[in-house]
Amino acid sequence: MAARRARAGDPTTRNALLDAAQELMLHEGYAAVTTRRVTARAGVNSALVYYYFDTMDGLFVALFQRGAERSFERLKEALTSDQPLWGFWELIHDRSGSALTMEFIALANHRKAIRAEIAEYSRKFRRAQLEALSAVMERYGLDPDRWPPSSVIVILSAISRFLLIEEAFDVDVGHAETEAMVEDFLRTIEGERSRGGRARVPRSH
Amino acid sequence: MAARRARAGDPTTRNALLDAAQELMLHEGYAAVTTRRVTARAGVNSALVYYYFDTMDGLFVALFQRGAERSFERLKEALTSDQPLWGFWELIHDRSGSALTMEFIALANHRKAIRAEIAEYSRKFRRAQLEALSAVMERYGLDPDRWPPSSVIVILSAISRFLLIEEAFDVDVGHAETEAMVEDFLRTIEGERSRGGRARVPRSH
DNA sequence: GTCTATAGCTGGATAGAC
DNA sequence: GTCTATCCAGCTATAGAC
Repeated sequence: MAARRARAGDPTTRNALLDAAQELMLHEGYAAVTTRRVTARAGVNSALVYYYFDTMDGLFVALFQRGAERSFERLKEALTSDQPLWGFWELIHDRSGSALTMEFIALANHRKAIRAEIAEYSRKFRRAQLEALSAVMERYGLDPDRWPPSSVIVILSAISRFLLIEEAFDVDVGHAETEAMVEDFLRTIEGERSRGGRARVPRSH
Repeated sequence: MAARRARAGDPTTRNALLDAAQELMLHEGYAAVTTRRVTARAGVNSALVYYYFDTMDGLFVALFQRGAERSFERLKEALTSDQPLWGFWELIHDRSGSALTMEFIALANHRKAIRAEIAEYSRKFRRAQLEALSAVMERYGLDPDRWPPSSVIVILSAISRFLLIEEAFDVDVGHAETEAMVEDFLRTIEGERSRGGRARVPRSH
């Protein structure tokens, strides 16, 4: 990892740049995140990106890290709630949170710095998930030979992400049935979802 | 859909351009697929991209369609083989085939023409899968309330793609257990995989 | 910290000769 | 069909004034 300036600078401007980059990435894709467009949206001079982040890569990495830290907090909350499995499922199946993630995955295809960052955080997340949910599933008396916790985590994550990706293409054959299967599974081992679970945001068409 | 020239031209040159674009996309990501680099690799003049495909979008769409048609042939083969479920799983879990697909999905984030093309083909594929595998599962006596064919298809597809994406980031926690679960499932309803199934290409590290 | 100005590059696309 | 030559836009990044 090369030395990075990590300039303190004015946190207001720095955050404005990150916010602008995030909005652009979310609504127009990472390709829209250019020096000029980010700074225009943030209302500051275009040279400031390089003052705060050294390079565009630096901006992307900082943005990813900021999001990852926030997500990690939410993960810990979900995993220590009354219904950790339901909490986990709702967290990963949240549209607004995963759209950015998917954009970063696409970006990682041709940005090595991003790739390394995502890999590192993915392992950290998976470790936390595995640790917490293994204990939970043991407590529920789930047979670990039939349902290895790591597989449960992988399969839930896989289903969630796949459905969200397909939705983005307006493909939804089999989605309702699959979500129903997942929810049946969760109900069977963790009971009915109690109130207080975050409501899913309905899809706008 | 705007009128496209769809020029006949010299199929040799046309194919050389598509081959060059595919190689670049696979090995360096779609961002490497530029007029100049494609034509340099194909060994032809840079203006020829526009003669054959009108725009870069046209080149991408043509490349996607060529691949989709080939994939569709392989899908039909798999679905009409002795072990359609095993065939289906091995087809979607094939590394070489899915790498390009994932690159196209990333590309679709900011190329509308590609997005439309992928959506159309996805539905066509899903329809064919659903039709063939519904019949197969009914023949196997699988309870459609417990295992809706559309869900089985979605879940297998989801797992496959998720594992391949994570592998690209060198994350593989829980992968072996999950693949084992899938294969157990396939064995239970379709029996041991018979010889003649295409061998998985081992991963190079 | 924030600005102006600009260097240096790479890309998509076209006109027109052969 | 294939080429040369070229236009123009947009990008990253830097130097240096304020």
